[in-house]
Amino acid sequence: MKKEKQERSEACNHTLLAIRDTMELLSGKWKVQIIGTLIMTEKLKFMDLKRTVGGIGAKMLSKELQELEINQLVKRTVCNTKPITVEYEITEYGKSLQKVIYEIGAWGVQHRKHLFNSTSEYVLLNEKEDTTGVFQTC
Amino acid sequence: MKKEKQERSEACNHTLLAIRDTMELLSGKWKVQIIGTLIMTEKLKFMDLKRTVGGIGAKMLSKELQELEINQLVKRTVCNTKPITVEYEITEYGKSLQKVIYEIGAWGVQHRKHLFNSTSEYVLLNEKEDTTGVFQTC
DNA sequence: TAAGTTAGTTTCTTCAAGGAAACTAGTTTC
DNA sequence: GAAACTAGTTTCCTTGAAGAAACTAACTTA
Repeated sequence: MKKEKQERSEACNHTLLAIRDTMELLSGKWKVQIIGTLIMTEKLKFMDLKRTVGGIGAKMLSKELQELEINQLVKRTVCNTKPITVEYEITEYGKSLQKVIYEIGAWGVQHRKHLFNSTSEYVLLNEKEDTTGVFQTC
Repeated sequence: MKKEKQERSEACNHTLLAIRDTMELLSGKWKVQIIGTLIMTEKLKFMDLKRTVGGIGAKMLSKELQELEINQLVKRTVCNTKPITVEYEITEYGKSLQKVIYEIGAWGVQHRKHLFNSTSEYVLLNEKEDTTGVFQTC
């Protein structure tokens, strides 16, 4: 009776590991927002990206972008302009995260609705009202 | 020319906020794994859940479950058994995260393949080999 | 009666995530 | 020539996430 419990499905364990992998990559305050922004916009300069994400500091943004670049999710291009600019864009591989990020955004949108419909008092969301539009191109 | 940049789509900002909300709820080492486990199994006792998730300590599990319960994603039921047991299960609302978690798991599975196909050396995954099965019931 | 089960809580500790502000360095505009 | 833009880096600091181990408390089995 003890053995049975331990053997609970291999596929299950594998899925748990896969979830662990993904969350290791995406966890934290900023990565998903950055990737989401880049998927929505394609090509942003450092400062524009900083402004679009909103609230993130230069150090953080720089650090997160380096990690995303190492993981082949984001491509960095230095432009030969007057004051030097750097463009960031999502890679083809990075686009494979589109569905994940879409679902995350969609759930967030419905979650707001859920909270405002039910007797919500205990949970705080990140300022600003309700929306319907999910994941349109900017 | 400066104004234009600021006005980059309202819908875009809303989506970013929605992403922020969701990630605030799901970020961290354990929550997605816990929810994923409960979606796959329906009803687990505290210790079984601890064993299934694997690696999590009692304190963490207890704390995370409380947060998930407060957010109406998980239901806690105390059973009137000999040594008292407590059952945890996903709520109907919690099931609304199924797609999100599925995509996270699916991406993780393909990400392993991606790394083992490409010249991977720099990234470490959480032990154990590749899989195909994603999100089967246990 | 000692050890093992159940479900946690408590304490103590460490490491990393993240933020603020100052700074580099080159160009451009007022 | 001062101020403001570009893209960062560096330093210094705080807080929180997470883990380890011990503990409660009631019941069970050898």
